[in-house]
Amino acid sequence: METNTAVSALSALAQETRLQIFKELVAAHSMTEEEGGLAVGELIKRLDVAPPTLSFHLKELTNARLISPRKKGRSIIYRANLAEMQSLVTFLLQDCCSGACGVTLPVTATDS
Amino acid sequence: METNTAVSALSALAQETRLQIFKELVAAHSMTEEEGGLAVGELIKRLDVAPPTLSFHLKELTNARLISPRKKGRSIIYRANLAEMQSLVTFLLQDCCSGACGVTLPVTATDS
DNA sequence: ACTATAGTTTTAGAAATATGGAAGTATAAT
DNA sequence: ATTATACTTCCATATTTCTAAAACTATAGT
Repeated sequence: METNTAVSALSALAQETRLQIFKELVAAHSMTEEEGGLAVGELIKRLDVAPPTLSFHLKELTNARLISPRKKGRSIIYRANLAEMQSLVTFLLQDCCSGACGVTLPVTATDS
Repeated sequence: METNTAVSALSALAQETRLQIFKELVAAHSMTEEEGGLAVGELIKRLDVAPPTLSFHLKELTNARLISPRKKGRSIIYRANLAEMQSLVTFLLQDCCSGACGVTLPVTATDS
């Protein structure tokens, strides 16, 4: 992962509401592409933010490739992109820990 | 690590110059407390930023506990706090990866 | 004591982010 | 066709973050 990509991912996660969104989506994650994730309406209920605000944050996370949307009826279901998170963690371990963080490096990503 | 602490750490790293600073400090790291790290002047040379700007970013990283200063003559030497980085990575793996990122969890930190 | 060096703090302006009302788009239900 | 639902985009405002010149502090050298 390039430094610029890392900065984008870190920026996306460096905000209370967005980190909460991401955590919710990770909790609701399914390895199967077509399952799991949460609709915007469900996130609004859980996080207590105005629709335009949530929409703004969802866009930020989407731009950072940390989540992705899929349409289902008139809902839009967002799903966590764990592969991107894994890339970020790998970057942090390789570039920002110099092997001194006592963590075993990840295997190659298999899930999008 | 609490969510708020994670947001602080992520915010500190979510900026080009600060991420560079941190990377330099990690590269110059020594496990021995009194060794390693870089003086502000050295960072200025490497990163090409105005002194007040660098000072500002160093303060941000310090507030997030990701680095810490020690005085040496009239220089101030900053050192990476790898334990905090490890905590952040652990948080990301536990709370934001739901065990699906194929990474072995870290052992307990030993270095400050 | 004076001067230079190394860095910080203050301060002010510029730029980027965050928030939410109002209006718009698309699908579903009647 | 009309209405309701689910969400987004547009817009204006508020807040936060970034940058660097100017002024300050502390240590070192002469």
